[in-house]
Amino acid sequence: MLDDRKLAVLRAIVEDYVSTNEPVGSKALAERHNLKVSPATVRNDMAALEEDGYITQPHTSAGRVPTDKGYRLFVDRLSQVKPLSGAERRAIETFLAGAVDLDDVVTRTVRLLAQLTRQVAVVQYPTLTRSTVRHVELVPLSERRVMLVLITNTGRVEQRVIELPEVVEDTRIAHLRAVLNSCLDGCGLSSVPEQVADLPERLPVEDRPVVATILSVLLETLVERHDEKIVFAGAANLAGADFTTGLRDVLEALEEQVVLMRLLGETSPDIPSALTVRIGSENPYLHGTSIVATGYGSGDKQLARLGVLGPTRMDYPVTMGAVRAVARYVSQILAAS
Amino acid sequence: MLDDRKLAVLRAIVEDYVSTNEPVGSKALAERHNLKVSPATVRNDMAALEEDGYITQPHTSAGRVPTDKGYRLFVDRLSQVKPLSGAERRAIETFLAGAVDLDDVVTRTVRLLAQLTRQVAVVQYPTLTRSTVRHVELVPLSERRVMLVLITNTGRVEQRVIELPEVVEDTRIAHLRAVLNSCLDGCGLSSVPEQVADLPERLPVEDRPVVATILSVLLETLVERHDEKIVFAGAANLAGADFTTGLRDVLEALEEQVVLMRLLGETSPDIPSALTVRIGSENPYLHGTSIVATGYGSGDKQLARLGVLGPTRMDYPVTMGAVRAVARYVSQILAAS
DNA sequence: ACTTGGCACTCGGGAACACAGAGTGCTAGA
DNA sequence: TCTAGCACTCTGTGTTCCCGAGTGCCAAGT
Repeated sequence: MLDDRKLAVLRAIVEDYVSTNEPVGSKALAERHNLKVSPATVRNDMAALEEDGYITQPHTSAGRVPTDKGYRLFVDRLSQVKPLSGAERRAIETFLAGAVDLDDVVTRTVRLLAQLTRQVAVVQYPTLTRSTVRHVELVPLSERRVMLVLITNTGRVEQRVIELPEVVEDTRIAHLRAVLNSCLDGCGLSSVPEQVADLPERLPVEDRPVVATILSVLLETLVERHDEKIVFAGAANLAGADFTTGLRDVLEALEEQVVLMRLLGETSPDIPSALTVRIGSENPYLHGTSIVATGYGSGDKQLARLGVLGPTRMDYPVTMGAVRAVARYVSQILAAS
Repeated sequence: MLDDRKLAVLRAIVEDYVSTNEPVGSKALAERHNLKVSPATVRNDMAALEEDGYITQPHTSAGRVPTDKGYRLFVDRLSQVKPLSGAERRAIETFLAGAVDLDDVVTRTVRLLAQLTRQVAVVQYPTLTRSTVRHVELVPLSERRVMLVLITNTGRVEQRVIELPEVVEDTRIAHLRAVLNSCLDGCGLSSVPEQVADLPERLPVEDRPVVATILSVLLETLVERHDEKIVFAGAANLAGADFTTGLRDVLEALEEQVVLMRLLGETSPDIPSALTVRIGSENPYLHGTSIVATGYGSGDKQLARLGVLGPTRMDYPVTMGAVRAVARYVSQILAAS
């Protein structure tokens, strides 16, 4: 059904269409890629490919354009991820190495990825739930207010101001801090609730209201940040491209954390570092766009996801190469810090 | 030269053009606004206004369109800021009141402003330099690493990981923390450098290298964040509007912190809470767009700026009302926390 | 059984053209 | 000083026409 030459034709169509953004005809195809066959033969193959739904023509007597199914086949079987050039790799490395804190790492990563791919880059902040507590700090602000600061092993810092139910002097605060730390230090964020469950009972009665207040804020912080923060960059790259779905819709999706989250998708449980590619209508939330994403994180734990979003007509090999490389480098950086 | 009726005509032209986005002709003008005069008279006035450069026609025999100069006159003399409706005020208040920390305040503010004005909203994070130190925290991470956390009275938290030149046990860290706090608590960020200048000399010799390292990071943090973080929202609102300068340029400017900073401009020293309006070419960095901005901050201190960016053809009274109102509310919130 | 050249057909998009309508400037009169 | 009328000038739209790229199919060639 699909012999080698038909696949070669499909590959050529995808490559040409991606680079020219114009429907590609049989003649130009036979010329540019030296297929050693005549345009007529190519036409026959094209008819077969169209029959099978891999390509389509915008209107009668125009060239062919890949369908989503065609891109899918191209990505799965006809292309291989294109590695970055040495210069690019070095640029990534030095650029990311300059980051001073987690915020900075994420910001730099997203910009880098946008610039590298000339698409919209999307990066999810490392999930709290998979990281562990490195330190809990209680800072007295006034008689009845303290600030809770939670520091994780990924360098993330969360803070909340807490109104206490009663006046608490600093020494008691210091004591509570010590208790909290001995209880939570190094424990995974997801196990924090069980760790602190019986904490009030182990403390003197008079401390319990205060502890209860603090704990409720602490737990709230964990839950709240469970659905994670996501940032994007490179929206300017949308200006040139034309989407089947309106530009407005894309921009709106980018500003909706929830939608973005869905777009990035779940890490595949078996191979978390695998590249996920969603093409056009495969993507349920934003038609006419494609997404290349992957998980990243320090060591073997995948902490979050990053990727790029662009028109269906994108250079998949290059984009996939860039996403994979950036994910690796940022994982390194996170592991080191 | 410019009698009352001519001004009324200009006002009518601006209002009509803003609402219809089409060049406005003499006939429609005389009808819609009851000017009590005939179209012919209006035409004479229009000729005069065009002579003076307040309006222009895209081509012969089309209606008139306000020039930047025309908008300027309109904003300065022909319009008054339109206050928000009661429902809108309440919505703002409840929406902002739900914020849990500074990040959240800023995020909510920028979204709110974007939604309210249907333009791109821009909010600068409150400046560190004008705020004061509320607490300095040193958190031991490992033998030779500590995390420096700086908490300001605006609720902002800055953190940095510090590599120490030698192994330092926790009690020494605790002591240093106490020293730093007694030295810096409540002092303005801009006066931190002088406050800590003689600190090493006042400490035992063996502590000096460690202190020097910590202080250098601390000072670096202050300088680095001096040029402030800026966020925006509502880019989707650009999709409809058409700019004389390309959409791409606008999006690029939005992602460039530095440009954005310049766009928001400086707070006028005398009346920091005054609204700044830059119209079209008055804006040196991004032609064809207008900016309505103002300072905000707790109490009488202006901490930062916020505003919106939109096409020159925008509804200035409404936009100005929204910007002013949001600035007031967010100032209140900051003062309270 | 494929491949190739030839040929008629289709359809999109650009150029040429006409035309209606909105808007103007000007002049003469109230 | 305002108004009414009138001739003029454009843009935008709809129509028509034609070119050319590209196709599908058929018959001949290997």
